[in-house]
Amino acid sequence: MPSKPRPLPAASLHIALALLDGELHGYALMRRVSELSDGAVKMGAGTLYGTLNRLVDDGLIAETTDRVTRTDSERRRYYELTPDGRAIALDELSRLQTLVRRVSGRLAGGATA
Amino acid sequence: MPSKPRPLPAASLHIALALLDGELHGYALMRRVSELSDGAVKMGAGTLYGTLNRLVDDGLIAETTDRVTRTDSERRRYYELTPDGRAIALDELSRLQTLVRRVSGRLAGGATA
DNA sequence: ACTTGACTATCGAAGTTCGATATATCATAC
DNA sequence: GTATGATATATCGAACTTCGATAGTCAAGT
Repeated sequence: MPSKPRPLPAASLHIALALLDGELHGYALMRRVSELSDGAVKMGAGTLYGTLNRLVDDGLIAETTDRVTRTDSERRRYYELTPDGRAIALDELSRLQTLVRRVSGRLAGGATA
Repeated sequence: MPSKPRPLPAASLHIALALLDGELHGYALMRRVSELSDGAVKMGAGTLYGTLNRLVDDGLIAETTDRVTRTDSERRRYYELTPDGRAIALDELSRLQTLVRRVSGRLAGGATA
């Protein structure tokens, strides 16, 4: 498993955040990422599947194998965060939280670092 | 002034957010971006100056010309958001706010969309 | 039958980021 | 006085990421 750049590139970040909620298959991921930003972020298929493979290689996500619970189409491939991936996703989330808080703080107050 | 991709690429986004607070010169920008994320985001010189030029070309930022107020070194080049740039930066900020709120909401609650 | 949307996948082009390199000024310490 | 390290801008090529088109399968609706 190759390098894990941090901060994650945009697509990886969005996928990781979307998966914090639970496993999803590629296409659903694409939709949820879009949903989470009210349609502002639109990930194309190329980005989606390419990024998914990269994240698997890097050990941040893994394809789930518990087909048992599923009444689904066979085609779908579900992914979930690995423990590593989850830790990184949470890290990124708090980084974004801090960033947003600080920037909007400066806008409103003027002082608050 | 060429295309304005939205969502902004990472470097552009960070620069735009950092400038919401007021004008800054390149090097200071580099430091502030780093500060805002407690050192997690480190923009290299190549990214910084390249992105700065792109943002000027795209009309999101402009070099300030009011040298009057400055007691500064001549070398520094200050940049500020244009009205367009400001609008976009604020948009991106609220997009991030929404994203963070939704993702952490799901983590805590379970229901809240 | 046919069309539409769900779904995964790949490829090349376009765009972005990185890291090294270059250059020059300034402050501090030795 | 001169070495050192931070400030400051700038560029280049390589590496990486994203985009958009293309392709193909399957299920459901009409």
